[in-house]
Amino acid sequence: MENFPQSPFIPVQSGRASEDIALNLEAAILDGRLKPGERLPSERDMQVQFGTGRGVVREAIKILKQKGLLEVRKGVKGGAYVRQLEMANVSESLALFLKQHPVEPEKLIEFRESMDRSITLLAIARGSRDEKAALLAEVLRFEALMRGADPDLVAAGELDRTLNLMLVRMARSPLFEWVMAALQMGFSSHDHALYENPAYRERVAANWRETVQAIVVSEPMRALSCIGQHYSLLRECITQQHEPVLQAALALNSASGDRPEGRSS
Amino acid sequence: MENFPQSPFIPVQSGRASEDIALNLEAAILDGRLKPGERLPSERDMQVQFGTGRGVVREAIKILKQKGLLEVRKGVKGGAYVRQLEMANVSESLALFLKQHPVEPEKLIEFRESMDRSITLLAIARGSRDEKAALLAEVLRFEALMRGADPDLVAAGELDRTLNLMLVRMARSPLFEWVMAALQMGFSSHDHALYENPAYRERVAANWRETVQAIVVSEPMRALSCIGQHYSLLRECITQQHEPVLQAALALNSASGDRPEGRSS
DNA sequence: TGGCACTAAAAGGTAGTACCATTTATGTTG
DNA sequence: CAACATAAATGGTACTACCTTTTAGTGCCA
Repeated sequence: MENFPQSPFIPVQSGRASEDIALNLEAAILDGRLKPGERLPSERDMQVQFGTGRGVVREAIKILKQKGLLEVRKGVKGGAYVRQLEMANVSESLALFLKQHPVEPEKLIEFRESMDRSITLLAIARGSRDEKAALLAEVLRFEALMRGADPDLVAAGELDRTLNLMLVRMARSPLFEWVMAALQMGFSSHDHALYENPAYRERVAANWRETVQAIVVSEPMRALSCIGQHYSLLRECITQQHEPVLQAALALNSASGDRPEGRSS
Repeated sequence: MENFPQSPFIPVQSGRASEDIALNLEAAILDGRLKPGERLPSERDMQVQFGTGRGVVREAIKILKQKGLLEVRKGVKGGAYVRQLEMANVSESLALFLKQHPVEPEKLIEFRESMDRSITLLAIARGSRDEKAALLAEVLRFEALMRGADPDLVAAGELDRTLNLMLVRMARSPLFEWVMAALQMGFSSHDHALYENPAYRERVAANWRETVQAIVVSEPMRALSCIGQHYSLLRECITQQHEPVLQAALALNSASGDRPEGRSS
């Protein structure tokens, strides 16, 4: 755990005027002195307000723009506008991290399965009747699509994501929603594999339908069972893809032990 | 869901030389053409290599520095060095987001409880005997500390985080580890409340010990039961803190319905 | 009067230069 | 040999000039 130092000392000195200004503005935004939609002074104005060169101001703005806190427009009426942060900013950050720290598919799957179970239970308990009906309608469309001879895989992926989204929305938990959104890219590659393979397509679609049906009639145990099946299929498909080497690994998977694993950081 | 556009079109034109260069360098880093620890050319060199002004190069570097991909040092042998991304970067990004999008304590608790259950099951299955012994030793220290008349709350928080860290490490799942780390700051405030209140201190410590004991002897059901107790205590403590208003809200909590909730976006 | 074209002004974007500050290596001197 | 001084590389800052984009006028012409 990176042990956030809470910044007891401000890093002081060094070259940082731009970071300083950035933090300054960031603070102003976070405690509401600058509200979303508001416009900051022009670079040339800030340049004099901060008593500094324009380049420094520009760098500060670039930093906050990168963080997703500012949006910059050119022309008259242009300038830096305060923005609401979007989950996409966090997702992007995480995606970058995951590119440098690849995760074994099995780890991804087991994490997602855990999330999925909780989400499903919440969705059953909290989803409205309308939402459940809509979910069912969507999954039927999905199944129909997958039954076709040569299904549109792009549309399939789209629909699959929509289904997941509807489900997580029904759970009424922004945290689950955000975490799922943030990890989406990590998932999609595997899911794609699942739909590319004709041997799995229909089974997965049917499984989705069964899951949703269980949700609609509020049978949590049956829903969980379906989810187990889903991830069982996914594991099977993934390991088939990745040559026998990984299959052996999977077989050994239950024989746990003291394996110390590579740590991050 | 922000529906990551996969950037099918590069945003083309507009003012972007710096973003361009930044993306350029980022790509080079991500596909390994630039490895962590390596040094980029000096700003003045890149200025000519990219056929642009130095300010643009500096802005690009600032962007990547903000992303956590670069580290910049001054002086001879200074320059921009490629860095391994750390989870702290993602956590920071998420923390920022959470400041703009506060989450109800109950949502945080229910998410954490879900994670905790999975982590515990994994830890029981995968933790080594040594790890379990170490965990037990630590939790005994913790309980001893909490039994004291005037326990050091800072140390307590520290120990609590250590325990959680040890537990999640035993789960052998970087994803769980990262998500817990990323949400740590969100947790800590509530946990602190739990330890500040003398009425809960000892009970929570005892509950921690029971949980660990269940883990050590590999009794998952008992461990889960303990976890339920833990979060039950936490909920009780939080709602007591937040005046009767929230208590009423909690009481209503099980009566679900069609409440459409504020979306993020 | 309505619409279209041109212009002006306000912003951000880029280029370039000069100089400051920091860090490291190297050389010089007691 | 060690302490100190100096030089060189490199990021940090300031300033200035000019380009490009965007918006708002402004005025001409049909």
